[in-house]
Amino acid sequence: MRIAFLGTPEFAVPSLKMLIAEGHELAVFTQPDRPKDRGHALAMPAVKLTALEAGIPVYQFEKIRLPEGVEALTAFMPDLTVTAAFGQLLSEENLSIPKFGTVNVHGSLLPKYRGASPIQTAIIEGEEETGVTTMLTNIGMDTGDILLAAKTPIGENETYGELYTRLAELGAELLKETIAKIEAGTLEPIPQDEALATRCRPIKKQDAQIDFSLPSKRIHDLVRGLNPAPTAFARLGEANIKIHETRLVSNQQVLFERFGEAVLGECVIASPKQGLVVRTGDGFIEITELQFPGGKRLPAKAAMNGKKLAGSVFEGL
RNA sequence: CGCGGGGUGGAGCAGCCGGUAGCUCGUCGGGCUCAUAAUCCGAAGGUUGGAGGUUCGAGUCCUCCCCCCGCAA
Repeated sequence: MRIAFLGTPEFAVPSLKMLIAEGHELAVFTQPDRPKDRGHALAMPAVKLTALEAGIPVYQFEKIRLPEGVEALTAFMPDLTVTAAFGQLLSEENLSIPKFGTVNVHGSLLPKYRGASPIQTAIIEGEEETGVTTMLTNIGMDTGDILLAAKTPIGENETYGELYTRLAELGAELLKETIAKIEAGTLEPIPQDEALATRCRPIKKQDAQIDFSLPSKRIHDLVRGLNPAPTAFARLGEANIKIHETRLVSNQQVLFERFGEAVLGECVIASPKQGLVVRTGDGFIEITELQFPGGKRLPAKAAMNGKKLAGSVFEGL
């Protein structure tokens, strides 16, 4: 069928590729190219690159709900609109165009984690399970009726980046199934239970700073939930030190005997051989990969060769 | 031509106002040990990112280039 695909980053790519492989007639709408990183180069969204490779027409509007966008979408005359991490709000007008409606692929088990950062937030909140949901888009923020959902466990050391990739793939499969059922007319949309709904907000820089007075598990969840970006960090004097990876330690007992008196945030062990261990609110945590200003990310044991952190204390918030 | 930090033996770093390079780890050899991630002794390994310039002499100053990183977006 004719499908308008609205999506932007990597998360949407597997879904788009699936639609291409299924032979649908496609038009892609994505965010405008943006200046990226240092220098001034404009970068194309991942979805645009994929579309161009496949020879699919690409439209880029600052806001698709403005007349220009509505016009272009209308002109394509889609049977269905699919959105996946598009990054723009749709208008009532946009939604009224396709006869089968608008289906969104969302990276959480709705009604939990509606909003902008469902994958990161699920990890940061210490969830052991998450998934993807397809839903009928309405005007609210991920509030439409649920079509299908697929669950998946979150590994104890799984990072945002890893889960992101898995959910993107899982989302593509679920979208395929969803479209098949739409075509067959066998879907029964289920309204979301508002009582169970939670909302996640975009990650702000402040959210990425580690508070070592928290329990080790909370810190670990924050670090992996922000890996590879935007990356958790800790303040040490004037420097912001990025913390890329941590591990929960099992020998808490021994550490307490040796370093029970340590201040929260103190580096109790910091050596090339034993790595970096920091005192937390309820015990200790091992930092296994970090990054100093101006440097690249390093395994902690390598970083300890040149930096003497033993006894240093990461500042509180 | 958005702002800023950095490129020094395999890795991470030091080297203040210029005088032929040092530390930690690793590597190799050996000792100790039942053994070892532990520890001791010794050794190898660098044209200091590249090209010019200033100087009696540059890792250290100036110019240009390449690469890496952070912020901002």
